[in-house]
Amino acid sequence: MDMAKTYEPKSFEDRLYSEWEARGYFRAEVDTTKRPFCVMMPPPNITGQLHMGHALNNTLQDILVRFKRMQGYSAEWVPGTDHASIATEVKIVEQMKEEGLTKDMIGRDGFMVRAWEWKEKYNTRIVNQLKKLGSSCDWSRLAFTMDNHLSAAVSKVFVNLYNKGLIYRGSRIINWCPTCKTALSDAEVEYIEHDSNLWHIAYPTVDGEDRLIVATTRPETLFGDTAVAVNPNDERYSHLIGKMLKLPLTDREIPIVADDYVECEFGSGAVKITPAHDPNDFEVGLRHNLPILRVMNDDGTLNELCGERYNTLDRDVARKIVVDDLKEQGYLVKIEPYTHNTGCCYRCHSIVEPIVSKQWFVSMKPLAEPAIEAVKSGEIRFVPERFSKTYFNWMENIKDWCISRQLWWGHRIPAYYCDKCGELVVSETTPDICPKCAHTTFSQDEDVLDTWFSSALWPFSTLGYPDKTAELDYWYPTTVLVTAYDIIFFWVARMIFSGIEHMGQIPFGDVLIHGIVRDEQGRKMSKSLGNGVDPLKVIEEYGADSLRFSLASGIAPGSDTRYIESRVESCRNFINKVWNASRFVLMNCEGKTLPKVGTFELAPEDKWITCRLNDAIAEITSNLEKYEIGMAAGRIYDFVWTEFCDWYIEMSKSALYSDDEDLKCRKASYLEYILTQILKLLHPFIPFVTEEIYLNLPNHTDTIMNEEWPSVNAGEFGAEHDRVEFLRDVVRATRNVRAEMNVAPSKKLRVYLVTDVDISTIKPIMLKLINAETVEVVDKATISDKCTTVVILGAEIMIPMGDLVEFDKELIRLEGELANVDKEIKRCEGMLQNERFVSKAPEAVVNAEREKLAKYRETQSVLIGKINEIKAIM
RNA sequence: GGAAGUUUAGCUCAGUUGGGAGAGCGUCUGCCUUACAAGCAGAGGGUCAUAGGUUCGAGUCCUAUAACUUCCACCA
Repeated sequence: MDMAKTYEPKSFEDRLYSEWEARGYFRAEVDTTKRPFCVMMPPPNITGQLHMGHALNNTLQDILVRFKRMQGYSAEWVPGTDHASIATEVKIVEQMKEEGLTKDMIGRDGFMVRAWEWKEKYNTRIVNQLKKLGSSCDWSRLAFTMDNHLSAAVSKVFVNLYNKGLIYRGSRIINWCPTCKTALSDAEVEYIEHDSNLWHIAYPTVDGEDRLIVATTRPETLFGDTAVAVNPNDERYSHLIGKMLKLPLTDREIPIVADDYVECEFGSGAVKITPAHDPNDFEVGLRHNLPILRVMNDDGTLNELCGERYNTLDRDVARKIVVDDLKEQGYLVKIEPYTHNTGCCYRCHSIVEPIVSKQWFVSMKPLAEPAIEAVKSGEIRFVPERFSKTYFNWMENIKDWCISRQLWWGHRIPAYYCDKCGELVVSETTPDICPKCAHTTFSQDEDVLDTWFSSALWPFSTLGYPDKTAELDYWYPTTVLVTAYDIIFFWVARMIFSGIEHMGQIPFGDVLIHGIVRDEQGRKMSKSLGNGVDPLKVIEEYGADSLRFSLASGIAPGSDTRYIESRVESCRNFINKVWNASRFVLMNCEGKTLPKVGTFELAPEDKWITCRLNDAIAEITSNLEKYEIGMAAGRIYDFVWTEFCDWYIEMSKSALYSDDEDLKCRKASYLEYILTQILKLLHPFIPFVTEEIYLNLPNHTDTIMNEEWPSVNAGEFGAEHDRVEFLRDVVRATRNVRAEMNVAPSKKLRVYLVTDVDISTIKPIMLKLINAETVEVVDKATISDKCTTVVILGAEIMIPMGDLVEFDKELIRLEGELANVDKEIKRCEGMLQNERFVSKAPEAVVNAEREKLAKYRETQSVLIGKINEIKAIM
């Protein structure tokens, strides 16, 4: 045996992973003799490195995959990474900035070269991090959203949708990020509260006789105003409807229109209408046929329509100057402090500008309907269920999806414009000839697609779509998707409608939603707070298994968890416990010829641990099936530490340290058997250490990864089980006396038992566990020693006090016990005297209470007798 | 404005169909007992947010309230 005295993960984790990988253990095959199980890894962005959220996500997936693999499924876990169009481009641009470069300076081709270099670097890094974690994914199918065949899937899908009329190009109000200089989808905008003002500005009527005061948060967009709207029922302004106003700071005239959209109570009750720069105003503009004046450039500066004084000013600067000018010219009536939400870019956090722009859109309504139905019908199941509400809420109110991005890194839109007549042709490849003018050269659309357009296809593009592959046939729909709740809209929802639309089938049956990993104080981990914890550093210090176990335990589906270092440490301690228990077992197997389990009679404690093991297997298995991973982890932890280490190993020592060689061999063999089962149960959670130990066990030369998951072997061990439970009660009670009476563990006891239980088979163990000189079953009347007494279910334990204990202390102890018993008796009596409890509660529950009461009364009388006895002596 | 979640030991959290409140960490006591001091044996600590209700019985189910968190919407 060559196991170190303490668990040292660094000495084997990397080595084992390389071996697993080299031997192809992670590779799953299309195998119709096995049941398929398939998980698609949510592809990490190639923007940087993995964080705790990834560690959690991948740990959970790996647990499920390893569990299913051991259950005999052909378990395929497809890994991959996401090109993360905008996020990556932002990073690359930042990096270029440090070198004094801009996108324009190096051009599209030059930029793409850089971007692919970036991809190579970070992709490799991420893959290595996943390996460090122990992820057993099938690297032979590693995918990247911009791989050739995944890109082919994107083009195919785009063309299909276009031909069905579900993709269109048009001028709409979209969210524009002036920093990233691209359009964003609604989902990519986050609303953040900002302190601002409501500026009240007077717009005079053309005749100069009246004025209308408007309230706005965006004075600088005044140049794009094409009307002022009031509520048709607002009597204050009804005489003005239809009149013309002079737009301050300009020489333009704009009409006053009436529209229900305006709320009389808010602000002044009059709204300036800027159709090109506000989604609501855009709608009002359509209703009233107003011109759309775009007064802002793509970089957030005002354009020439604003006049020489304001042209090229940044929107923030322009706001100040406009306000100053309005004030100076007497138009500014009031400044009212006002807090409101402003949309910000989810990548660079600059304020998003609603702008009218020509973009590509996906028509969502027809796609959403079947996607809603799939969840309503239960075909797709969210775990926990409540997230389906989140899903419905979004899907049922969905708007068309803006999918074009003015970026370079991504899938270029497969749309071509005839160089001669400008005719649009949507096609997977460059068209040969213009259908309109027969010209033969085309220019491809400059834009790329929203990054989520390609990840929406992930469950089938990674399995070979658009080709009809055996993999798709076998593994699609996939079994379960494991992801955090923050990308339900971005990703989960879009995979669902994409799968249904393009494959004709849902992409996965179950969606396991987990929370996000927060810091010790419950804050979100973020760059700006600098509170992120690097999983690799944790692995370096505690080992991957410790990190995995700490992430997997104490969690409930859908709820957030905190990363707490002391928790990792306690998991490391647990693994060390497993390590040392294994060392103990191995030590005792050494040099012995172990008889095969099944060929010898089991001792009472063997039968007992077998019962406990069976319970544990049943619970762990069913919890894993239900995705209750935290509960499964807690159960195995408890079984290993409490039942196996604290009790079974301790009980086994009397046999192991006896002189009976056969007995010793049998015990070693059974210990080894139980340990093996334990290692299998632990393996999905802590794969490295279980493998390392497993390979050290006698007769195990092959990986534990592909061993069969333990199953429940029902045994009829009732009587032996009870006997061991009795033993435990005696031991506990005796230890209690020692602790309370301050009797050193090294001091041997003599113990008398008054009981009907046959203790012959458990007596040697009992002696060992309570460190007793003798344990005798006696007739109470024959004892002449002055004893301290403990009453447990089924026995009185009497320990001669001699000079071990002091009488006054013993009296206090006994009185304390009596008080407890009295309390219990009261509780029982209360219940049993309640006639409705007796008549309505299940019989078993009532009987149990009756039995307890009888025992407590017995205990009570023993204690009273004892107390009197001691009082008499004192 | 709409929705969801949380509220259990000093801290972080479990508690799956309603039947005597749990774990880890921390605290206190005693132990280097030949697998493990990353350990062993114990102890202490909770009107399960509040108020009602259903029930023989509620941390668990229902209603209301409060505090906190998150998501969605975005009235300028």
